[in-house]
Amino acid sequence: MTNSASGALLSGEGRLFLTDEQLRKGIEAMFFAYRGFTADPDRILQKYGYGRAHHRALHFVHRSPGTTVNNLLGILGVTKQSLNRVLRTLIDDGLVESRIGSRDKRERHLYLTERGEALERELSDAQRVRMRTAYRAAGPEAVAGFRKVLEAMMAPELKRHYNTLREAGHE
Amino acid sequence: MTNSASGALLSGEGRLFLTDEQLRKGIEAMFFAYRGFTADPDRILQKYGYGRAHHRALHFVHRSPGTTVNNLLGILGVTKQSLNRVLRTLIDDGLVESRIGSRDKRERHLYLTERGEALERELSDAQRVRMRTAYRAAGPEAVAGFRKVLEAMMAPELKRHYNTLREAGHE
DNA sequence: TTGGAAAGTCAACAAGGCTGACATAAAATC
DNA sequence: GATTTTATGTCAGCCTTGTTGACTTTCCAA
Repeated sequence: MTNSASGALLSGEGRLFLTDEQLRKGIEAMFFAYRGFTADPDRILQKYGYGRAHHRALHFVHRSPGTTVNNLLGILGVTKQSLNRVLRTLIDDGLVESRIGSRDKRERHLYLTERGEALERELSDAQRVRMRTAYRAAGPEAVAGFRKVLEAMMAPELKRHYNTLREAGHE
Repeated sequence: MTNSASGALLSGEGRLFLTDEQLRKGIEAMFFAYRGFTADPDRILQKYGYGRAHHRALHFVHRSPGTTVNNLLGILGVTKQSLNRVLRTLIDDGLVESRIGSRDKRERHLYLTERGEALERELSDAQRVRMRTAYRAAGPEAVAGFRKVLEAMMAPELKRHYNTLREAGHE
């Protein structure tokens, strides 16, 4: 049997033997890492009186400029009432612009204004610094594994959204 | 340069070149994976009228039986008032037992009752199934990398708590 | 012995989820 | 052309889970 760094064992048939303890440790790693993952943006958001929900909206509008409200609902997995509240404050504050669709006038297409882009950049800069530091500390093979496990952990419905977003390396 | 599965490049000096797009993809992977990670427990909790906060309390009391409220506060990173509310319902519902400390009577030592253990098991079983499936799909090297990146992403304060919990493979 | 620190509780508030009901406009269908 | 469906927005009200502030009890140390 092969012994990997995580304590997992690989049998002759290539099947992983995972004890409950190893899995619990992974669960706890997700919990604590997610806290680190959101800590920096949370601090910045507080300065402006926004919350995590505003960050998510800014992130995905930046990522898919011109996206519709309905598409955003699918990505974020919240109700339209919940999203609307967040979007309303961002629009009223001049961070997001909502344009009526030209083809289908029922739709609203969402864009970040210059100020919206600025805040998004401030937030994602902080988050990328943390991510880059972690990636460098862990090394390239670890990064590939990290992504692989996370992708396997996604619900198929959500994975579709994840894959649809612009691929790494295009920008 | 070496090209890894995540698109990251390794220079001659062993330093990672990471584009903003690669980092963004990692950020989004964390977001979508965390949703999958919490989906199953959330569904179960709803049956019993509990929320994610109850799950976290159950998890860490199970993990460290006899822990004090203060220790739990440090792990969970919430205010004592917030934790108290959750703990109160769990105690009133007979899932958690709170014993006054014998040495220091201000302290409360927390234990799961039989019913508490049962719910904790139901929740963690579901979460471990998801985790095990993801691990098996990704393979052992990926699992090691996953853990490595997550650990590098934790805030040092939290990492201390993470490391203090019983190590993998002891049980 | 007294003052401060620590643990826990109560009250009140805010963010951000949720459901349900309803309005409007546009598109699609019959 | 009339009807139905779709996309969006809004109002009202609820729940969970965070927050701060004020207070009690207990312990410990100066």
